[in-house]
Amino acid sequence: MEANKKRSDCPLSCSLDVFGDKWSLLIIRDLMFFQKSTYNDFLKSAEGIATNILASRLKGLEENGIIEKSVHPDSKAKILYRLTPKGIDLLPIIMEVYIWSDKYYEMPAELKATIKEAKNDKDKFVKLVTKELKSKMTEKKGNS
Amino acid sequence: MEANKKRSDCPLSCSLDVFGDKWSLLIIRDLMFFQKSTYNDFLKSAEGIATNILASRLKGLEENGIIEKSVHPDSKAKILYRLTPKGIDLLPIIMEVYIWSDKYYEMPAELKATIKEAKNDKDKFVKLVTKELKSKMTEKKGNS
DNA sequence: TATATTTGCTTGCAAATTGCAAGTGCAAAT
DNA sequence: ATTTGCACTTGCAATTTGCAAGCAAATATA
Repeated sequence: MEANKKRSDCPLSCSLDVFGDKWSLLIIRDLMFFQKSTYNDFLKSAEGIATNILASRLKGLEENGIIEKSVHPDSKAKILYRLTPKGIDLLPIIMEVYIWSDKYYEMPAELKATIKEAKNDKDKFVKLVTKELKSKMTEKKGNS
Repeated sequence: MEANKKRSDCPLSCSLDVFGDKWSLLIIRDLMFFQKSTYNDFLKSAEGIATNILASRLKGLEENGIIEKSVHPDSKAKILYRLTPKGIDLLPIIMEVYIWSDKYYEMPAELKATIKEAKNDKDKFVKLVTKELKSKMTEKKGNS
């Protein structure tokens, strides 16, 4: 749980030091596509992340500027996690993973239309979703 | 070291079960961009992968159809690893990681031109590199 | 032809990380 | 006043990682 000494100067290697594990991108996925934004939201995801691992990943993602905490509009007991611009910019990567996956594995029915849309015009899809995410970002401000 | 039970039906989660770790994509990077193709080539990479981890990752990538072994033209003692079409199709993902990285971190000078080329016309870049990789694929055939 | 070296691993073991269950402290609802 | 919800932390066992050494087959060298 300390500062990350990077393994090499390779940008890919450095990026994997940030999100190269089995859980980080799933948290980001939940923030991007499934309107999840609290600790318990992430805990409830289908993959079943352990609570200590979730805490450690959230900490890492925050330290790396991918997500940030803010006060929840509903209650002081809740913490609202959200993507930073740097986190939102991971969208093209995640989109390409979905597209790759669509080519080689089976796709849940509910996702087919979205993937098709993304494949059809990647740039358009990225711009649209980015815009939505950025607008959500500025809805309410407040750092914890 | 057994069959992978997937954590959920999510394509992203399934993809991370295949290459969601700190090492797999680095091996793929070496195959894609740095003309590395043998066990010792991968061992020598800057990040310093441990030999047992390398063996385990190569096995996993092969089981998942990302890479395949073939006989090395130079010697029977050598094994030539190479990307399958499924592995080559990971290029857009890796490219987007590089592009993201370029935006938020520092880029080694030798990579700047390539990234610029990729950013300038992603489709063109993917098609060009894919073509190169596929042509290299069919140079010599031979399963081990 | 005998010996040394290269190549692609495997094995053993300590250290780190993960996963599971239970607990804690504060806020809010009853 | 008490219970419930939320965001974690803690303890511990199981798994994975990292390091060093070893090993068999193929090749290079003397």
